Amino acid sequence: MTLEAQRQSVSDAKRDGIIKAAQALFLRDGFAKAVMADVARDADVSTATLYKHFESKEALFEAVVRHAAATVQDDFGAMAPETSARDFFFQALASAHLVHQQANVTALLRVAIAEVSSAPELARNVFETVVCGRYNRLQAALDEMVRRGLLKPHDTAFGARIGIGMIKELFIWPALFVADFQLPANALERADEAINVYLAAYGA
Amino acid sequence: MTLEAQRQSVSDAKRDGIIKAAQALFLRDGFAKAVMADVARDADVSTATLYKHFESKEALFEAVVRHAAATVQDDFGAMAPETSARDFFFQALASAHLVHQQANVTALLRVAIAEVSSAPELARNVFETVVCGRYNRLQAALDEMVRRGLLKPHDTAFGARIGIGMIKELFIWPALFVADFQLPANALERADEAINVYLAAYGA
Amino acid sequence: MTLEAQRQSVSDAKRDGIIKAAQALFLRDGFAKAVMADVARDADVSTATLYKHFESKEALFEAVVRHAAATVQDDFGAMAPETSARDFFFQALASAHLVHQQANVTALLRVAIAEVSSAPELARNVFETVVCGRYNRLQAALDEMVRRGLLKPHDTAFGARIGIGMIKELFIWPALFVADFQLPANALERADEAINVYLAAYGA
Amino acid sequence: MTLEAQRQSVSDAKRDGIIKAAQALFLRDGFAKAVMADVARDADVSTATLYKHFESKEALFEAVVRHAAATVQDDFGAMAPETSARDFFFQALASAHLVHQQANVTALLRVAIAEVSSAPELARNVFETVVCGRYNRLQAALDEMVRRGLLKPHDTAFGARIGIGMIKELFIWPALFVADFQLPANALERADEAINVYLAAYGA
DNA sequence: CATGAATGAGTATTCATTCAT
DNA sequence: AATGAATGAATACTCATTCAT
Repeated sequence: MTLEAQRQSVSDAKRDGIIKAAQALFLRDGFAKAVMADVARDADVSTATLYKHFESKEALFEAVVRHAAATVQDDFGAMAPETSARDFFFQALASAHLVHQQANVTALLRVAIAEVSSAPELARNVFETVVCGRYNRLQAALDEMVRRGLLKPHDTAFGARIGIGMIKELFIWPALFVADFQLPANALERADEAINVYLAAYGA
Repeated sequence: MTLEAQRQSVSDAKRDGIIKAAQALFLRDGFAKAVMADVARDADVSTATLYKHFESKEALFEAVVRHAAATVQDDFGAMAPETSARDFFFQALASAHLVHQQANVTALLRVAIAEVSSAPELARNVFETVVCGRYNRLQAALDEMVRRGLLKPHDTAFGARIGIGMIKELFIWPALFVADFQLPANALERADEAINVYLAAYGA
Repeated sequence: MTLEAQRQSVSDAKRDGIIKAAQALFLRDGFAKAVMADVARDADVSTATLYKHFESKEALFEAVVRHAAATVQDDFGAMAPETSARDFFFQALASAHLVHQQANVTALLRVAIAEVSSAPELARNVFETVVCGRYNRLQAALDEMVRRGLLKPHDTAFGARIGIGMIKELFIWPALFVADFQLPANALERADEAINVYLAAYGA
Repeated sequence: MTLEAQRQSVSDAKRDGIIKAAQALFLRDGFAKAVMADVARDADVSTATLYKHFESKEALFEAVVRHAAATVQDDFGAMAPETSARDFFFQALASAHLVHQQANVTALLRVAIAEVSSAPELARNVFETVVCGRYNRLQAALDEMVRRGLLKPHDTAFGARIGIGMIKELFIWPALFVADFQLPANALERADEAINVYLAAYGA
C-alpha cells in the first residue's frame, strides 16, 4: 500500500509537472503552435509518459485550461463591516487585479477564445468558470452591500455585469489585444469615475 | 489599354475572391489551421495564383483582417435633431448590432486575439481600427448630444468607453466564447437599463 | 523583305539578350537554381517570348553553354619569329589567362561539370570545345616551335596535355573550388619553374 | 547501459545507412535534384527519422561530403627501400588510381564543384581535404626520395603540384566531364612519359 | 511503468510551362 | 509576335502519436 501510494504520488507529481509545462507553452504559443515534444522536454518526461497521462493534445489542453480556470478564484474578499461602498469597490478591484495578473488570466482568455471553433465546450467552460464566476462573486458582494444599506435595492445580477463591463473595457479588453499592455497612469481616477457612475445609478 | 484594364479587373476580381474565401476559412479555422490549398480551391484559383496575389499565408491573413476591419464602419448614425438621448442610444445600438453581425466582427475579434503572440501588430491594428474606431464614433455622438443639451457636459471619451463596456459585457463578451450565442429574450430591457445607468450619471 | 529582315534582327537581338541574361544566371546559380522567370525579367521579355525562342530550360541552358564555349578562343597567338621558347610560353600564358577571365571560363567549366549526369553530351561538348580546343591550339604552337628548332622533336599532342596540366593545377584547379581564388603573389615564378620542367624534357 | 548502448548502435547503423543512401543519390543527381524522400526510402527509414539525424538537406549533404572526403586516403604507400624513382611513381599511381575509383572521387569532386556558389565552405573543404591532402602525401614521398638520393634536391611542394597536374590532366580531368570515361589503352605509356618529364627536371 | 526512436500524413511554397488576349 | 496571368505538380520539413525494449 505504501509502495502504491508512493507510486501514486510520483505519478501525480509528474502529472502536475506536465500541466505546468503545458500551461506555459499553451499560454505562450496557443494550442496549434505548442508542440507536444516541447511539453515533454520541459516537464522532464518522455513523450510516451506524456501520453500515458493525457491521451491526446486536446485532452492535455483541456486539462490545462480547466486547471487554470480553477485556479482563478479572485474572491472579492469579505467586506469589513464598516466599509463604504466606494472603499469596497476599490478593495475588490485591487484584489481582482492581483489575481488576474498572477493567474495569467488574460492569456487564458486568449487561448479559450482562440479555440472556440475547435473546442467549443472548452471555451464555454472557461467562460462559465472564470467569467461567470466573477459575476457571481461580485453579485454576492453587491447583495451584501444592499443588505447593509450601502446600495439601493436593485438587480444585482445585472449590476455585477455592467460593473464588470465598465472595468473590463478600461483595463482588460485592451490587454486582450496588446500583449504588453500596461495600466495607464490615471487608472485609479478612471476606476473612481466608473464607480461614480455605478453609485449614481445604484448608490444608497 | 483596354486589355490592360480588363486584365486588371480580372485580377482584382480574383483578389477579391481570394480574400472572401480566405476570410471564411480564417474566421472558421483560425490562422494556424486554415490551409492555403483550401483557400485556393474555394476561390477557384491555383495555389500559384494565390501566391501571385499574396506572398505568404501571413500576408493573406493580414489582408483579410484589414479588409474585414475596413468593412466595419458601424456609424452610430446622424442623430435626428429631435432625438432624445434614450432614443439615440437605442438607434445606435441597433445600428451597431446590425453591422456587427453582417461583418462577422465577433469572429474577427477572435482571430485577432488568437494571433496576439504570433502577430502582435496585427492584433493591435484590429484593436485600434475596430475597437477604438467605435470609441471615437460614439464619442462624437456624445459630444453632439452634450451640445444639444441632452447630456450633461462630461468626459465623453471616458463615457464612450464605459458605455460600450456595459453593452459589450452583455451582448458581445459572451458571444466571444460561445459561437452560437443568441441575444437573450430580455435584451431590450437590459439595454434599456444600461442606458438608465448612463443617464443617471450623465443625463441632463 | 525589309520588314521581314527588320523583324528578324529584332528577334535575333531578343535572342541574344536572352542568352546574355541566361548566361549570367546560369553561371551564377547553376542550372537547377536558375529561374526562367528571372531570365525573362533580366532579358526584358515575357516568359512566353522566352519559350518562343527556346523550347525548354534545358534547351536554353545548352544554347548558353554552346555560346559561351564558342566565345572561348584563347588563341595562343601568332609567335613572333624571333621569340624564344620561354618567351612564347609566357605570352601564351598571359593571353590564355586574359581570355580565361574575360569569358568566365571557370564558371563555365563548373556548370558543365555540375550537369555531367543530367546533360552528358553538353558537358562532353564543353570539354571538347573548350578544353580540347586549347590542347589543339597549344599543340600547333609547339609544332611550330619544333619546326623552328626551339624545341626538340617530341610528341607535341602529349606535350600540350602535360604542359597545360601543370599550369592548370597551379592556377585553374584551385579556382574551380574557390570562387574568389586569387593568383598567388609568386605566380610568375611558379609559371617560370613549370616552363623549366617542360624545357628540361623537351627544350632544344 | 546495455539498452542505451544497443540503441546507440542501432542509431549509428541508421546514420550510416542514411549517409550511404544519400551519397549514392547526391553523387548521381547532385545536391539540387536529389530528393530527401528518396534518401529516406533508400535508407529504409522515414523522413522524420532522416531529419532526426540530419537537421536539413544541407547538413546531410555536408555529412556525406565529409564522409567521402575522409574515406579518401590514397596513401602513396611506404616505399620499399630499394625502389627506384620510376618504380615508386608507378606504385603511387596504381595506388591512387585504385582509391580514386573505389571512393568515387570524381563524382565527389563534381558535386563539390557544382556547389561552389551555394556552399563555398563545403567546396573549399573538399579541396583542402582531398586535393591538398594528395599534395601533402606526395610531397612527403618526394622528400623521402630526395633523402635517398633518388631525386635531386628541389622544391618538392611545387613538384608534387605539377606532378599531380600532369597525371590529372591525362586521367582525371577528362573523367570530370565524361561520366563513363575509360582509361585509354596507352595509359601506361603516357604515365611513363609523364614520369620521364619529371625525372628530366628533377631526377638525380 | 518509463523510455525515446520511429513513423507517415500533412502543408507552405516554388517554378517550368501554357494559353487567352 | 508578344504578353503575363494561370497552372499544378513537386518537395523540404514538422509533429502528434505509437511501439519495441
